[in-house]
Amino acid sequence: MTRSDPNHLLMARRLKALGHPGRLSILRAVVQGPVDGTPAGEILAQLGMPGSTLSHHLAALAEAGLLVATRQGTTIRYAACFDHLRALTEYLWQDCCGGGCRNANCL
Amino acid sequence: MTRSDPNHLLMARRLKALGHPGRLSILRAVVQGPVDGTPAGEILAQLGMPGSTLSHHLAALAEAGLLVATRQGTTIRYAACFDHLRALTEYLWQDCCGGGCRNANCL
DNA sequence: GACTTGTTTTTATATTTCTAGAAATTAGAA
DNA sequence: TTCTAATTTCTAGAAATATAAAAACAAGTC
Repeated sequence: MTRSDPNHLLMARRLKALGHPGRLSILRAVVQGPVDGTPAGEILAQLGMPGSTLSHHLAALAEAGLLVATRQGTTIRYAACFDHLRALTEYLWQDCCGGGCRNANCL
Repeated sequence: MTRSDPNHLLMARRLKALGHPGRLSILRAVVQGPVDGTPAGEILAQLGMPGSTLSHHLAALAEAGLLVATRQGTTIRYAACFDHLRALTEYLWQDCCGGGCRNANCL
């Protein structure tokens, strides 16, 4: 409820992770890929950014709980955490229209 | 579609604006306030951050198109742009589950 | 005009983030 | 073991962000 509510902080952290064009593109690529995850190399090929940069962004998304990594030999697959993504959009929706949506503007 | 799609950039910019605990709190306060906007001073009283800091965050949210300011004498009211907020959550939802949601994970 | 209140702009500093080259790691294959 | 491929970590410089005190501004009131 307040500014230091743990869940509030968590959601802000996740929104921040998504608040970058490159990371948002990464998320989209992963979401559109196979359910069991997309290899980092494939994301690399799709988006064409330097490998180290991609790796940092992947780590940021994973640390925020939006992606999860699993190793398969030398390749590492990144899969979307749909439950967290859904929780995030719902939180945002509640914060922005739900609960407080008592006007004609909203929808 | 690509990493430089204008809409994609816009959405990333808005997510970034929300990716800060203070600004997320500000948005919530405004959304829960009157439809015609909440005076900056009232947000200030609710959140208790320095005025200059609040002003910067309000400007950031307004520049991102999430809030709109209207002056009434000496007080300035900030109101939520519900249409933009809705568009943002929808975009996120599409990006994360919509279109690509062909698995059991997603809901 | 002088004063007061509400808010922003200016300014400065500290911190974080972004980016990407280079080196290191991991794991499998020859 | 050596080699190769996939990916990350190290490193560092540039750029952006966060914070807040102080000054400035806007618009009423006396």
